[in-house]
Amino acid sequence: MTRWLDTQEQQTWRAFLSASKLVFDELERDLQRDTGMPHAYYEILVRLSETPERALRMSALADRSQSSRSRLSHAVARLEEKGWVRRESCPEDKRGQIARLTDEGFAALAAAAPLHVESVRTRVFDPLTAEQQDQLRVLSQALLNALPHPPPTDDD
Amino acid sequence: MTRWLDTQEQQTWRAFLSASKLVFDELERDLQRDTGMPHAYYEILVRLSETPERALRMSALADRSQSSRSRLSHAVARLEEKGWVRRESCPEDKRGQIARLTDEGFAALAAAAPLHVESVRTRVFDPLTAEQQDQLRVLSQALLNALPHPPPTDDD
DNA sequence: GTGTGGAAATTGAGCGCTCAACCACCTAGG
DNA sequence: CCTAGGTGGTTGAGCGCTCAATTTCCACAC
Repeated sequence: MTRWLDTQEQQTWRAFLSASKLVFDELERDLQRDTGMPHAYYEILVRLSETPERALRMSALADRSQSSRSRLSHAVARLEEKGWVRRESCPEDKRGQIARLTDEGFAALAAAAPLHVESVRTRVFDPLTAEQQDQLRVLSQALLNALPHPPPTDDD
Repeated sequence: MTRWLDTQEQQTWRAFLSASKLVFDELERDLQRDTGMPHAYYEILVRLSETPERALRMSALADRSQSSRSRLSHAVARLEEKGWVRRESCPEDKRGQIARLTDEGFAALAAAAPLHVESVRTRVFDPLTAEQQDQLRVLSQALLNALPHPPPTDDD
């Protein structure tokens, strides 16, 4: 009863799997080399920097950075050691914690961003035609919508 | 001088990033739940099963499963503990090691495959039109060809 | 032979992630 | 009140991966 993949589908799946894996590996390596920061941490700094106060409740930050709460806790602990994020207790909910981007954190992000964007351009956009870029966007959104809990779409 | 992403490009990049990450996370979770095996291990078993002798030199296996040698060493060590793979010394090169899929390993793979394929279908193919599937294949191959060392394309 | 440079594979430390357990606190029902 | 269940967040163990050695062996030069 298994709906096996035919030859064409196998090629599609394999190509997608390899391309994604290798592209993200490259980006991760670039970022690690240039900034000593894994992409997940970069993501966190980006999310914080996008808010007016450069601060977010842990749970909100977890949602926006597509991270589990556990992962975020560990990550923010590391980022705090580096001095890039500070934890503050939340006034209206004593269980809550607020993660705030420090000036050093913002500076680290500002230094990392151009290098990372250049990587993304080289690995993802330059190899694709304008039409393929459109296709990639539409198709990715279709994949997102099919997930159990389709997340809201936004930007980097 | 940074070639920043415009709004459209940011949406594309974000969608691709999220979709890939979330889809692969789902697949990983499905596989882990159904078989107790991470996808990287599944990949190794698949590669071995595809050869006539169900055996490969470590380096060849590393190439085909897009793994570093170090990662493969660790992984095969684990798979050997599970009794799914056996290491043999290589007759014509005393440095070499041959990884051979055991009958238990083949059985584990045979049990895992239908579940995994169903996951892939649900998460990747079902949400896409036939046209989008074609686009995904072509576009993924374009990304692969743009990588430093474009790997040969094949199937799952 | 005897080195010498490189390839095959392994190892161990360090790190990030997952999963399950846990603590602190909020909130609704009685 | 107060207590039962749920939410916010953290913690620790276990695991897989990376990176930089390290070891063993091949292959080629002299």
